[in-house]
Amino acid sequence: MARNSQAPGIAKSRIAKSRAGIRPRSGGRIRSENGNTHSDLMNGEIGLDALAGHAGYAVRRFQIWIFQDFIRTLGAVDIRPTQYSVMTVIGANPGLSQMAVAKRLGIERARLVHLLDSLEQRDLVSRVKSATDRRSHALHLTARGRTALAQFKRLAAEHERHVAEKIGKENREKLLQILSDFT
Amino acid sequence: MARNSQAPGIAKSRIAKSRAGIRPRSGGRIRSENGNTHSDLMNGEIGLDALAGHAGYAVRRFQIWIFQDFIRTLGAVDIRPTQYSVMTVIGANPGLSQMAVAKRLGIERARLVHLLDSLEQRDLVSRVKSATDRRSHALHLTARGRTALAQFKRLAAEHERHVAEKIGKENREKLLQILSDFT
DNA sequence: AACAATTGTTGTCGTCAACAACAATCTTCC
DNA sequence: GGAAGATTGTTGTTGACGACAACAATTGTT
Repeated sequence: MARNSQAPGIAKSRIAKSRAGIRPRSGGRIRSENGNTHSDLMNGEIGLDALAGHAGYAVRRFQIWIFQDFIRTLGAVDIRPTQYSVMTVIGANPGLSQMAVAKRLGIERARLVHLLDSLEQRDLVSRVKSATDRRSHALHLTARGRTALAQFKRLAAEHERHVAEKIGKENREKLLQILSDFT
Repeated sequence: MARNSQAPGIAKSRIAKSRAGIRPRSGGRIRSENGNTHSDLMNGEIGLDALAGHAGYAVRRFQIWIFQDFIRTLGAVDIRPTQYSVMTVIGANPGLSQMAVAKRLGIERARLVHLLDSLEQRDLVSRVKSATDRRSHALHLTARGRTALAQFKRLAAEHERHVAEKIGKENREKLLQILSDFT
């Protein structure tokens, strides 16, 4: 997890929106041949320009932060977000096939193979050959997996509190509401 | 390498497990310690349980969707989100060093090397040796890069409209506001 | 019974974050 | 002035992850 310094504490501060992409190459006050410019660098403000208005950029940065916090918070039990999501869905819906889990979580079924290999080696999940369809496996949590998942959920709830602290309680709920279609 | 047919022994040896208490997934009711009942499975509904309340999961799914739309919308010009962010920042702040760009965008400076190699090969960005600090490079858009970026921005704006259509205009703005600290 | 579709699996490819190590080059401090 | 330390760009490695392609075993469809 690395002593990774928190997200760049940069934060707020308005971005100096400099002329969007329209910059007359000869009209510039942007003397920056080499070395540093005076307008943007000296004061440490680096404008994002159009990037500031793009949801994808903000979401990407947020996702990196949130995953790092999740991984750090669940670091003691060595569980990553995807592993947690797989165990949670299996725990809530015992007997699902790999295909069903993959489809529900938007994971490639090929990728789920490795995820389950890992979880099965740790005796958290078990693949049971289905009697009705011998191609598929019915997925279940082991006894160990069930008690482990309970702990994972407590840690995940702690992580979720970190999120609330970071963006605000109401904002977090608003976010969940806005993105509810994607879950 | 791999766990060929039997390297780890797990993938295949699970067959030997006893199947005492196992039931087909379409069979009877299922444990309901989490409030889920058999009806969840019968009607095809797969519950997410705690996952539904986790911001990270929703954000991950949304980010996948939004990046796919971005890549598709800017597919004709072959520009990916990260490349777009790099060009935008350089365009708005000519003369920045690689370190400065990497720090501003939260990209590893090692990764930025390859990104710039690619953009430089396409004659969109140029590395200019800095006279004041011979270790660093001053980054600039080429003339071609400037006109190209203008087009990229138009396409990115179109992508942004897709986002607004998907989650709603107000929701998109609310989202940008909530996550403004991460940009 | 022949043919198409599904399921799990293996493998490959490309993106991406996180690290480590290195040479060249500042910067600091004695 | 010069040694020690820090910074910048670079190369390389690792591992998680998404997207595909191909395959054997099995099911379903006609």
